[in-house]
Amino acid sequence: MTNKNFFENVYEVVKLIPQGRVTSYGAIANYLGAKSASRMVGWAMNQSHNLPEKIPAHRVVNRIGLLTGQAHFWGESMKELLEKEQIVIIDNQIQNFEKVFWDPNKELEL
DNA sequence: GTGGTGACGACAC
DNA sequence: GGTGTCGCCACCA
Repeated sequence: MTNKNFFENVYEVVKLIPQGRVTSYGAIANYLGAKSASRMVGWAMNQSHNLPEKIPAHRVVNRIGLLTGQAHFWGESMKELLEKEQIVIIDNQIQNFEKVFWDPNKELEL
């Protein structure tokens, strides 16, 4: 998993996020062994739409479950995409964030 | 090659 | 408890 760049790993983890779940930049960064590199995760998401692969970037939010990248999102709205996955969002804030939170450290193990 | 920046997070003050 | 600052790694000018 960590054979590739930090960058590549981000995409792999994001692609593994199950539908109806979300995770945080920090959780992904932490899973990759660089808990402070959460910036890179978000930055990777920025480039994700440029990739041939489909990256469910809308399932990645910041630590508090806030859709910070919504304005940055191309085309669709993160909110709508997440709502289609039965995730409730109020004022860019994911409700029941603890319930829908998907921690790669727990789900995938390291 | 250097510096600045970025969809964040944690700590210090 | 709110604000400020640094760190982290990769990319662009």
